Amino acid sequence: METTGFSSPRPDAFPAGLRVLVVDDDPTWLKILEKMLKKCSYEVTTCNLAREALHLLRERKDGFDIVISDVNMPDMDGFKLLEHVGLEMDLPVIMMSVDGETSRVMKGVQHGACDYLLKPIRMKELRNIWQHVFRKRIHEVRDIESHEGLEEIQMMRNCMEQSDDGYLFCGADLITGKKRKDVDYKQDDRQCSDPSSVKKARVVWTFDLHQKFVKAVNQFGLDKVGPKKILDLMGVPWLTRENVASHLQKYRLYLSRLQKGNELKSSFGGMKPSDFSSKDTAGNVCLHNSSTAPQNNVANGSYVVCGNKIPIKNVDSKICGEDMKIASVQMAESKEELIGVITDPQKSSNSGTSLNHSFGQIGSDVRYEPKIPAQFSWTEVPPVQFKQEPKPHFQSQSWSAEVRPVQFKQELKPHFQSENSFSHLPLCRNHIQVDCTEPILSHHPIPSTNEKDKRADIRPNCSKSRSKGIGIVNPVESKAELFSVQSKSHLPVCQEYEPIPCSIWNTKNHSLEQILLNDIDSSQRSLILGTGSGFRLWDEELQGYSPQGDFHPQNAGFENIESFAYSNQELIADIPPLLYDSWNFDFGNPSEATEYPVMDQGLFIA
DNA sequence: AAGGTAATAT
DNA sequence: GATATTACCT
Repeated sequence: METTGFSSPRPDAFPAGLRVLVVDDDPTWLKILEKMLKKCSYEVTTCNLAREALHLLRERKDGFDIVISDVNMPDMDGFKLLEHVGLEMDLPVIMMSVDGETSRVMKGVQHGACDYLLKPIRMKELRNIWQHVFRKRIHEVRDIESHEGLEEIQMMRNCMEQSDDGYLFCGADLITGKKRKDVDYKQDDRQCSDPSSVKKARVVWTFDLHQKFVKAVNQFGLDKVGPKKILDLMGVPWLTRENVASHLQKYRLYLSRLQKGNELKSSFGGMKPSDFSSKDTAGNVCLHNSSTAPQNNVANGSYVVCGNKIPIKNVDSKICGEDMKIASVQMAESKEELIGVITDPQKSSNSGTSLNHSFGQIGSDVRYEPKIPAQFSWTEVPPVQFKQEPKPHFQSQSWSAEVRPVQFKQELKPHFQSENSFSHLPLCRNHIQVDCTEPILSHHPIPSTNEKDKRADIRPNCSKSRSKGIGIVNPVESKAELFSVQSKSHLPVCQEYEPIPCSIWNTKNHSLEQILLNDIDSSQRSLILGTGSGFRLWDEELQGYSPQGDFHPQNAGFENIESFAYSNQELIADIPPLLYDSWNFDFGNPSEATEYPVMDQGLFIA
């Protein structure tokens, strides 16, 4: 669908590259706006005179997508400019001024302003200005495909709003709507003919969203909390109480199952702590390996959506959905198995207990507490999120969740679709970091010698090459740097910020549950393998791509993470001290498997 | 109106 | 078969 494409130089990067003309007589504001807009990865042209702006606009017809103009300008009234632009170029114009006097705003709107912003203007407002461009395009083709455009804009808005960074990384499919037509053709036929019958958006509970949810729940306590409270606390505007209620229901159900599972296990004799523990160098019994395991599974698996069997080209949303479910289900099961192991209910019911403790704490005292404390808090922040956190943390600003109108099921899915068995993170750059760090974190502690052979058998599907650019991540300057740090040094081929694939567990063949129940040793091996497998891919690829050919996988995690961390102060600043400490701590113990808290991945889809 | 639960849809 | 949505009851 051509409807959305403004003439961005990079149509795949919508709305990056939106060409904005800013008109303001105040150079300071001009500068500020320019900076902000550029941060949105828009292409900015500034102009301090209205006449000059008009001149520019006339000169470069079709050279801009949108105009932002101050109202008060000495040489020409902003409204006048607005009029001219509206008449001559038919570009969306956003007016702005310091005062928000209703009459002025009204005047602006009456003159055809598509928006009226009050100074100081916030990033949030600027991020979304693309919508005006988009809307205009939609109106242009409305006669033909009205509803589609509206839905898409809604979708895009959702996408946008959920990204605090404000970049849209939905990939070309979203813009073109191509996939959607292909895949949801039937539904279109059935329902889309009547725009009013647009089905309610379906919330996909992503990690971030779930994270928010859990935080909210924990503030009240599981038993006292209600959907409304959670909703309010979460502060996700588009989320409805029903959504939350539904999720809460699922969450509670999950916890009760968890409880049951633990009961069952304890009555069966369960798994002894020693089954899971391994000794670290100091001779302390540690959870490390065992806890690493689920995490890896979890971490990697959480991003697994489509199985390996679905070529991306003709992904079937249904199948994909199923696979996603399977994946998350199995992960949930795995977690069930493991939660009892690494969670110390006593502790976790007190906030602030880190799961990153050695087994010494739990040790032989580990109780497979059949009762899960009301405030059962495997996701308790921040300590418990410790290893979990790097993922959401770096992405927390990006995609919290998606709302996808049913008809669009497919388009948004591409985020989660992979044509091979690798997890393919949503195509936003933030995830890249996640994706890269995750396997690395878990990997680095493990000696590489035995790994290769071990890895080989656990990774049945990982030898395939990554899927190529289902949607290309916007290489948005600032934060993309995070990734480019490593991509430059190790992944010249991955310029497009393609997510490094985490290999995943083939959840079907290697259900953690099975592994853990049947053969703990092999589970540990598998875990390691699981971790390593993700890595192996790296390894393979990196070695393949590395011009120097001297890439050392076992160091990569470190290097990358370090460079990643240190190369971005902003990001570091974002990390709660506690977390960051833990993080560092981890680095300080390269020989130990990183410990991850178990977290339910079945409750969110990533 | 809001929460909980269960049926239904996906 | 699991989960999201919806309907319905409290």
